[in-house]
Amino acid sequence: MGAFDNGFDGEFDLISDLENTYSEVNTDDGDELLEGLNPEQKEAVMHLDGPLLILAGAGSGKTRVITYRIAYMMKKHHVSPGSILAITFTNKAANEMKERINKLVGDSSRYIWSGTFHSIFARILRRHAECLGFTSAFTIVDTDDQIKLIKQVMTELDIPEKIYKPRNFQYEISKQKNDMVSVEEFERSAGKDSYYVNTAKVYRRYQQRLIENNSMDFDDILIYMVRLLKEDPEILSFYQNKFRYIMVDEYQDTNRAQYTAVQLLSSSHKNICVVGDDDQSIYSFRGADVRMILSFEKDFRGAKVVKLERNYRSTSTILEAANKVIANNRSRKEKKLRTEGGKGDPIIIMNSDTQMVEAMFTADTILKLVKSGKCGYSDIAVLYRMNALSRSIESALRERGIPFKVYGGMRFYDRKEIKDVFAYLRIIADGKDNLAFERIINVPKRGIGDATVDAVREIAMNEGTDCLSVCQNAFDYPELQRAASRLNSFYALIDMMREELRKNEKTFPEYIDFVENRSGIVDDIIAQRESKGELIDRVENLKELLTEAIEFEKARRAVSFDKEELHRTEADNDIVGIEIKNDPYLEEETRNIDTLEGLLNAYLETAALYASGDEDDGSDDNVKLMTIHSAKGLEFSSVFLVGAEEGIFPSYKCLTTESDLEEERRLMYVAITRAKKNLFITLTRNRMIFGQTQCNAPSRFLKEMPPELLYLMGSKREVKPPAVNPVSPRRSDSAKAISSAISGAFKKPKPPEGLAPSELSVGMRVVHGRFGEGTIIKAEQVAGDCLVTIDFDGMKKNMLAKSAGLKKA
DNA sequence: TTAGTTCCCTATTAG
DNA sequence: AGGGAACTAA
Repeated sequence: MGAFDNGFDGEFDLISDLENTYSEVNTDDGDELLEGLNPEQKEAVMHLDGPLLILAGAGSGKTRVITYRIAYMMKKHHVSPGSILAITFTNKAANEMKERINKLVGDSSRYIWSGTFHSIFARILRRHAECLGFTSAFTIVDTDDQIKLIKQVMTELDIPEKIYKPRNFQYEISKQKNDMVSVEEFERSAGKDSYYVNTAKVYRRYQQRLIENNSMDFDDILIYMVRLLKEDPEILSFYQNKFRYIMVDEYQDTNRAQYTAVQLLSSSHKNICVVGDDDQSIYSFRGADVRMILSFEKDFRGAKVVKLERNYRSTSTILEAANKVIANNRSRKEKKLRTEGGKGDPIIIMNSDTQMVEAMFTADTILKLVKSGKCGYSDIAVLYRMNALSRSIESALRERGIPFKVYGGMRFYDRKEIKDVFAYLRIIADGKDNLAFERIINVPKRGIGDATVDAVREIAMNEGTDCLSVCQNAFDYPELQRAASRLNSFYALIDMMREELRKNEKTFPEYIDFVENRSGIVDDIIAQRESKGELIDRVENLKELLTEAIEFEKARRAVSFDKEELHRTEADNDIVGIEIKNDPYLEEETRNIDTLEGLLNAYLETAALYASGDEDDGSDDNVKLMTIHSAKGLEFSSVFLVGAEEGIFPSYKCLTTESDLEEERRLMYVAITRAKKNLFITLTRNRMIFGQTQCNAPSRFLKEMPPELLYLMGSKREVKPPAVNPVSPRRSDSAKAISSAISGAFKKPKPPEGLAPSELSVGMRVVHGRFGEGTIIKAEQVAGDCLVTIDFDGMKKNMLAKSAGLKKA
């Protein structure tokens, strides 16, 4: 208090009081972030430099720790957001994290690099694609494309599909890539075993074909990233300097290649923080290796370890059940989660006769929960082991008018019609994309069959050109004469679409609509539907793609708008003391998105890695349906776990080896610990699956839960798994008859009634089922429907009129 | 050679 | 139940 020692006397109390208040309000140096954290969480948040391992049990406030740690780094230590790399397991998790950080530190959180391994690495690879012999527009092939390529390769190599299954090769190749075994290494280790010899042949040829097509599979993204870092010291040191602080969430699900990349990136500064829980390792099927997290302390000398073992999420009942189940696993680090939460309700087990009853129970109970005011729809999740189980639940929910959203499942981008449109877009963007060519050369049917395609491919290979160019010059090749004019007009079609793209007159969704129509896909689908009476509405999916395109264009434009506003953001940031101006690595994507062409390229680049519907704007009050795998990291007030039967969960595929079974048990652990207050587990004696009714015993995991925590409903029969080996599924004809009779009554998806698309116009007041009343501010007739933008009290939403079921206000 | 039909076979989890 | 291969008709 030396400043006061020059003649003043008196109001010291007042001054020091002011001083305190003032500093609390204005210093804002990050310490306020520590309030409300427990000692271990605090320890983790405050750790800045050097390796850090956070062993975070389920519900222990992991996400909170991660977000607070990042915010603390920025506020307290003035770490530039541009030098933070945060790797999450899903894109959804990345978005959520960003949002939460944004609340803590403001807009500058946008500069944090966050996303999945795949999306972040793909982004980096696009910049340096040339170093690896690719162009920056390389395509990412999905599992479907992989299988197609492998089949082609197999015919080339005369490997009979009767004996070897393409799927097996795909699996094997993926496995090798995850372990970073190159073609050469694999060939050397293959020995004389004909299976491995053939796998090696396929591997080599497959890889070659990918390169020829300027494409990578999902595993390649990781492999090439590692190669890039290893082979180019300049690039390595650039990213080492850029990403001075690295965080990896769900570290227990990391594979060898991912581990190596992280290792390389952090090797110069060792500022690496990983978060995980060995009990929640559920991705070994795609190369995840729990040993990565178990050996972290060895890999990174002097690593600090923080254990978060206090559960803030669940009732003690739920937690106790989870603990008891997981305790049956032999290979794990001994630990136990504690909670101060109350006992809560017992876990309700519902054993029913058919899956219809199971679904009705689920739907009715959801209705009861919501009506009683216990929770809203969005606090409820229905989880299952297999996507196939969602069907019956969906119909029951639909019947009762319960709003819901299905996550994952048949991924949006995996649907045939969507992939077809994408193939058109891909070949428009890049004529060398032979995979896209082969996909749509005869979609819709235009009289070009396998034989012609084979001939075209042959010519293209011999001439060292691409298939589309062969079409352009089809008349030059005598062997193509029969189909020459058809091939040529296909080229003309694509050329016309390119011309339209270059004109740059349409908006992005308009252009997609143009491609959907001109390609003939829309008409083809309508014709098919009329002739075969298809169940799913594929046209609806195509329209959904248009909605996506609107969102995409909007988001992109928003980014470029933000850039103009940058100076203001910087000023804002100075207030909280985050210096971003001087960070040479601070950057945002600078792709040209002012033209239609630029937008298309940007769209194609991101689409493959984003499962549509991944992002959830949170405003929708609906029940969430998803697999247990995709529920990882999420929590819900009430959870319904359906299909708790032997053969389903644990999956029949995982019954043979102990390690597979332990992974299933970890899955069960994850499922249970998603619930905060109420957990319902349902099972049914007769389940119709894969077109057959099977009769399964209750899941063995149920027996591992303490009976006093359970409340059994439905069947009088005890919940008791088989004594020894699981009984193989039996067919039951009477049950089959009954369930199919009921399922007939169940199948009636009712499209919402509402205003016809043509009746809508700008300025009109309409009512939406969930958002209430709003004004149409934009209306665009598209593909027999109307794309409308509606302003609901300031909240703007894009939707398609037909599926939205709008009514006149 | 292509398109339409039938028949057969095979089924997790995901970026 | 659904997709793909094999078969058949044009």
